[in-house]
Amino acid sequence: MKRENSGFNKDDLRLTHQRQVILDEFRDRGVHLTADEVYNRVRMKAPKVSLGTIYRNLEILSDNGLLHKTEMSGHQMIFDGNMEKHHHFKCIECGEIYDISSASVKIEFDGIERQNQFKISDFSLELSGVCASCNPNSQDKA
Amino acid sequence: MKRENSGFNKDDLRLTHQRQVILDEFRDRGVHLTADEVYNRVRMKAPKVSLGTIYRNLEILSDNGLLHKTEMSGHQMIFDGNMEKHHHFKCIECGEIYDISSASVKIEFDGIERQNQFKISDFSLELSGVCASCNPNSQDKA
DNA sequence: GTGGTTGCAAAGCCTTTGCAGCTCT
DNA sequence: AGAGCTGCAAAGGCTTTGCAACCAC
Repeated sequence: MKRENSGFNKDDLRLTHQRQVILDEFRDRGVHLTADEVYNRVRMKAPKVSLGTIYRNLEILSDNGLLHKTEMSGHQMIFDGNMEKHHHFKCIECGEIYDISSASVKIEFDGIERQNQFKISDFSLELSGVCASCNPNSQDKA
Repeated sequence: MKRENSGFNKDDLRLTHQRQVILDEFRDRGVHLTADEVYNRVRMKAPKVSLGTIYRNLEILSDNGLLHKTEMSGHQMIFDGNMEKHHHFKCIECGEIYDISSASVKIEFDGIERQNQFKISDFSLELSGVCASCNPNSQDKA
């Protein structure tokens, strides 16, 4: 007897009002939020929510595959609702974070495994530069 | 009138005893240390040093190109003395951090720039897996 | 009913900072 | 001499946690 809505189907994981509101904020997959940003947004719909609850839930929800948690250098932890493997690009002008699908990055490190006898099982990539909106040479996107 | 030793040649940057001791800890380029690890090591040679001084100097020394500062996910800041562009590999078994020269990684993201009209100016890569010492299938390195 | 969850507040961890005295040049 | 640096201690930013009341199932 499991629930269907929003992928909430873990045993012993309750769909509380606070969690529903939190998940709602990540419905748009392009959104990247810090814990305190989530807190401020959730407070509009659930004024009595506490920061502790936000932190606990962001943790629990990412542990259960409903949110994605990342550390970006020089930042607080950020969360997003894009559950596909992806990387992040951060615009050094506006600070906006964009998702980069894993598929669009070609990376080779066979040499490293052979040379060092490492067994590489994962990697994370953080890109930075100027986004289209901030790039004066860009034709579109005001 | 500039000094030659250890690359200490910035104007208005003094080679204090504390800084010498700190830099000594990074003479071995393979070493990666957190601020408190540096603190504990430096205290052996300069018992009265304070953590604040360690933090201040690690910051100053990396600003001046004498040390390299990196953030690794799930970690405190780490520092190393390898000033060539490099990435890090972290062993998920023993926690050891290894340098990966930038040259040994082939990465392509032209597609990303074209598709999104991003101008990528930098990137950092963090690898993880099992190192030779922890890999039972590895022939050498006990 | 009851075990997971919440709000509150305190604590924790890492890092930064203000300040008066000290030191390198 | 004087700008830069140090030790000390306090504070700051982000995150975690203990606890009693509460709520979803």
